[in-house]
Amino acid sequence: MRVLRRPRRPSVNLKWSSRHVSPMTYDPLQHEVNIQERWMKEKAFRAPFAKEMTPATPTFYMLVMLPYPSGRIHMGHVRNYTLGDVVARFQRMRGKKVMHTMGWDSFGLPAENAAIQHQIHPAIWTRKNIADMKKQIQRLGISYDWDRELASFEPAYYRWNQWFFLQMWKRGDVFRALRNVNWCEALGTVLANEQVVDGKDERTGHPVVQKPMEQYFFAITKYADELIEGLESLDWPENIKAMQRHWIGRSAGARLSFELISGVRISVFTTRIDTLFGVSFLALSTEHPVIQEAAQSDPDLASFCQTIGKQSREERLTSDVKLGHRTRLQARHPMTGDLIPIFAANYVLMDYGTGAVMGVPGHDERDEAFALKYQLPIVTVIEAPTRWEPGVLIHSGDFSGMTSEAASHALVKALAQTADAEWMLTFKLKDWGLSRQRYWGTPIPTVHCPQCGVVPETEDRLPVLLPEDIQFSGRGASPLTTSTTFLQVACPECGTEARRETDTMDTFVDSSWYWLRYLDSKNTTQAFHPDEAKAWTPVDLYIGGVEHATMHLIYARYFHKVLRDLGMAHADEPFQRLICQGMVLKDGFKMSKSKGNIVDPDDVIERYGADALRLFMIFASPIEKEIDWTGFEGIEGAARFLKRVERLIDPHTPTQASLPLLSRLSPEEKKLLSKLHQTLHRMTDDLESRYSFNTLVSSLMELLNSIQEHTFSSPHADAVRQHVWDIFVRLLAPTAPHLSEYLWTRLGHSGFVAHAPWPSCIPELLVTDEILVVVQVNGKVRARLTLPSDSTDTAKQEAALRCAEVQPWLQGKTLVKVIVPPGGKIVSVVVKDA
RNA sequence: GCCGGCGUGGCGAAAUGGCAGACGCGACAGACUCAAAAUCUGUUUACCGCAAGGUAGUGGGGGUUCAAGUCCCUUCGCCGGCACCA
Repeated sequence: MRVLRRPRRPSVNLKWSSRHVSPMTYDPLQHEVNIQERWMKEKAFRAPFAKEMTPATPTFYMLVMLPYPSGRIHMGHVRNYTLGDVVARFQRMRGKKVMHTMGWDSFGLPAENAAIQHQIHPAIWTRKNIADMKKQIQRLGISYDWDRELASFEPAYYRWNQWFFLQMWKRGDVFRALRNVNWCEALGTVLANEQVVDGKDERTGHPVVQKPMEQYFFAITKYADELIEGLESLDWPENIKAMQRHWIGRSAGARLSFELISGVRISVFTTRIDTLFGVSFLALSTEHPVIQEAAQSDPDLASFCQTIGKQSREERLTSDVKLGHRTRLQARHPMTGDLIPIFAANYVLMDYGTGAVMGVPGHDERDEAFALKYQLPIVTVIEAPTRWEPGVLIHSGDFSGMTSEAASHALVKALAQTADAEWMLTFKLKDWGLSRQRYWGTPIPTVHCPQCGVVPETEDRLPVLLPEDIQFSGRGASPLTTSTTFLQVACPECGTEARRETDTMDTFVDSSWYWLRYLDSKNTTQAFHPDEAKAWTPVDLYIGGVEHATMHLIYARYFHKVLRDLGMAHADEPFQRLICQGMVLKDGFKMSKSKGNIVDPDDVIERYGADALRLFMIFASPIEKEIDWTGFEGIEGAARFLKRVERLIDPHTPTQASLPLLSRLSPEEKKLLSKLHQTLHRMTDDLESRYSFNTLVSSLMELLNSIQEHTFSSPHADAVRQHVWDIFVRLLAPTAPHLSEYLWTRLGHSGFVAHAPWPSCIPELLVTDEILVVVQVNGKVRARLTLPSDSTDTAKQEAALRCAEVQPWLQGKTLVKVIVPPGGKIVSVVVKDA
């Protein structure tokens, strides 16, 4: 079906007093392209720089998550960018300076895979994809300031990643440490988590093992506490905050140490120090230094550690079999002095807490399972409704009879000297492993000097550029090691011949500050000018996919705090308000190439135009819910609505005549104008504070229905009609901007509707002459009365009790009370049997 | 297992404690048409009733309130996140 292409003139059957019938001229496809060109040419959406504004200039920063340039946009992008655009256009019409722009998260694996498969350079592949996607996005008519566009793979961008790295190095926020990577022996290469399926390389099927490697880290855990606390002040969906809290995983407890017979102390972390008298073993991670050392002289233990070490993280996490190995070591209980066996166990993680736990089988399920398996004593030391809760201590020496809470404090105090006991916070959040053994990313700006060790580059030698002479084979060490020009470098400190670092940065670094670069994307001397950050940040509204709830949104918050501490960003948090949109599905499934269920936005635009697609996307479902793309029925409805708008306005001849005094309007006219201004009021609220977009569209549809029902017949009908359409078109403009521009001109205005002021509400019109009062008797609606809007509550009560519909329900009953709640739209009558 | 969210017509949904189902899709009927498309008009939660109207109804059960889809308790189902976190 071609809804909007070459439509024929409908048989005119409008209640509308049409004075002329012109052939329909609006062709969305043609018009959309034309108006987009004009917006572009006249830089209609240019955002100003800080120096062009005063501190009093109202601004709005509308940010959407920047896409990875895969080559084609999908419906999720359409939804995301349309939502952002509706807000951006609205805020612009409200008179604010709006920052709204687009960029490309353009480093990462897919480009490198393309290079391996098709022997095409990642830069060429990426540039083409950006060009293709940009064209598609532009067809949607999103009001971006394209002059601020950026791409993270450009040296002009990533040199600042390197610069930040150096600043963080200076501050001690960067460190090197060993961490396991997915190592594929057959390929001789490191693989990303998503490349590993069932412990094998997803492409070749070669086995993958865990192997420790020296890597760079950002010390994000330094900010763990602030990252949790900061969530309080944010206007974010509760579920996202909960996900972040859980991800950061703050846990309050105590640390204490157990002394081995040899004198070595083992530190454990526990949230239940009150169960100390129930300890019957210590369990240590196989990677724990004490275990590693013991394994030197204990071949059985060594082989146990090896078996566990071979397991992938996945295997280790999914098997709930508790494996342990009893060592020859024993520790002394810090209170009782009893000897306690020490186990190496697979369920204890080296990277959480201290890598060692005290086993209390009486009050911990895991410890219990372990104790049953290895026949260890199970002692009850707490009396409580269930064994897993705090309660009152028993069998605990001097501490018996104390509550768990009191005992915990007492124990920490008592053991402070003898067992190093202290309160301690532990986090699940790990330091941010930065290194990727990849080509297509920001080179880490360090060199390995035989004299000085690992040395940071100097700022004046930035950027460290990615070399071009690279072999992409998919095997062997990082591609950067194959460059002849890249590796050799003079040590920045001593000048001796050194070797460049060949690891590149995680692409999350790129997306951790891009919204600041947008503000000053052409700056060649700074990442961005602090004045710009001051003028525009924090971001007023950030919209993106829920899949970024933890990683990106935690890294970005962390980075922002670091920039704040570097004196570059002034706010504590980068994104004041966040909305996570739901996915766009097809028949209940995520659209994907492999399922062959992709709906291409271009096809839809070809058939219905961008406005219809935009309108449908907004209307179909609340923003945070999933949309199932069931077919084209929904979008045909959207196209039909736009066509109806166009057709209803078409016969109108523009007039300069102003709206007559409200007192001279007919009741019908007043009713229509009330509806108009009520809709305006409601839509403003939807756009400004409720961020309820689907209802925005239904309000407009309702309004159009009212307009269509109205007979414009009074002497000043033209002026009324002009007033109505002038407002209507502006209300439509954020959602269907192309058609609105056409209609705005059609209504006799010059300039873009995108720049027209959002209409102001006439308060007198928000109240109607008559209001509907609902009468309830014992909670059931029994009558609907139309009363003058200035009726007093008493008058309403009287009218309610008197009216014929209500009378029968009062017969033979005793009136208990009558309530008119604030707002006066309801009279609630309570009666009881006489 | 833990945490979070959601359950409303045939479907997408609305309802900021105050008329449940706005708005749209689909379906059905009618007008226009030689016909179709498009457009316009009307009907569309269930049950009872010729009708006026009545009764029930927002996953199930209970509660608070003059009033509950909305708040509280409980239970079932679905979705999402995390998952040996000491």
